[in-house]
Amino acid sequence: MSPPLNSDTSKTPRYTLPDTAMRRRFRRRLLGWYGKHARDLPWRHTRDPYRILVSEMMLQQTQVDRVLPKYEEWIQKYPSLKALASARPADVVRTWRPLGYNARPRRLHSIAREVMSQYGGELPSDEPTLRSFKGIGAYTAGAVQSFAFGRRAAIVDTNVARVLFRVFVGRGDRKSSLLKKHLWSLSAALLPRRNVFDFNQALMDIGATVCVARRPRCPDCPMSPICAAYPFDPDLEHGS
DNA sequence: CTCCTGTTTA
DNA sequence: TAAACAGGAG
Repeated sequence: MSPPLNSDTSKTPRYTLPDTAMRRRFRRRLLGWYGKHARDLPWRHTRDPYRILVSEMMLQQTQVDRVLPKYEEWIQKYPSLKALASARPADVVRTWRPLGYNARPRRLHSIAREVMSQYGGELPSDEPTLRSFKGIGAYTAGAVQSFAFGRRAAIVDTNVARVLFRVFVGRGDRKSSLLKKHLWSLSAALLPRRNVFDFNQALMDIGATVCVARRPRCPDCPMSPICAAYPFDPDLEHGS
């Protein structure tokens, strides 16, 4: 009996999905934590697809505290897709200031116009159509689907990627394309049937406030008992 | 997959 | 000033 020829010597991680018990523990811990520590953000009080889209496109590039006042101003000035669609491009870009990345307000504006002219003023809810808009990629499509339409859609942004990587992978290469695929699979596998909205918001929240990139606050983290990266050692997560 | 864009950080 | 970042485009 020779040893298995293909026994990888722990060099290549095998990306396996957690079983149902593990998924359940993760969800319970996450939602329990969220019940106590959720941040109160204005875009969590709406299911308006337009408002969700505005907040997500702003948050793609800018931290929450800078987005907050601009989001309010924006919604005042352009309360609906229709209002935005009829605005002049120069005004739209000016209103966006000083958030920067001016391609994004232009894309948001063109989405508004396209939705008015091609989709009867209603933002579509299906993935392929959402992704057909310039400015909506995998992350934003998932966010809009789950936050605005309550669909069971996964999200992976950098916060979520970091959390899932640490809890379920723990160490190794942070930027292989296989890993990225795996994180999307994980995010989808973990999604509860109900509470999709809260679950996805909670995932991002814990990554933004506890499981942060540098000096994660493991003592405050509900995941530490089940976390593959605990106790945290920064040297164990790196590229290549 | 590589490249792109402004912004932020080393 | 170079490199990292973050999500998207091609």
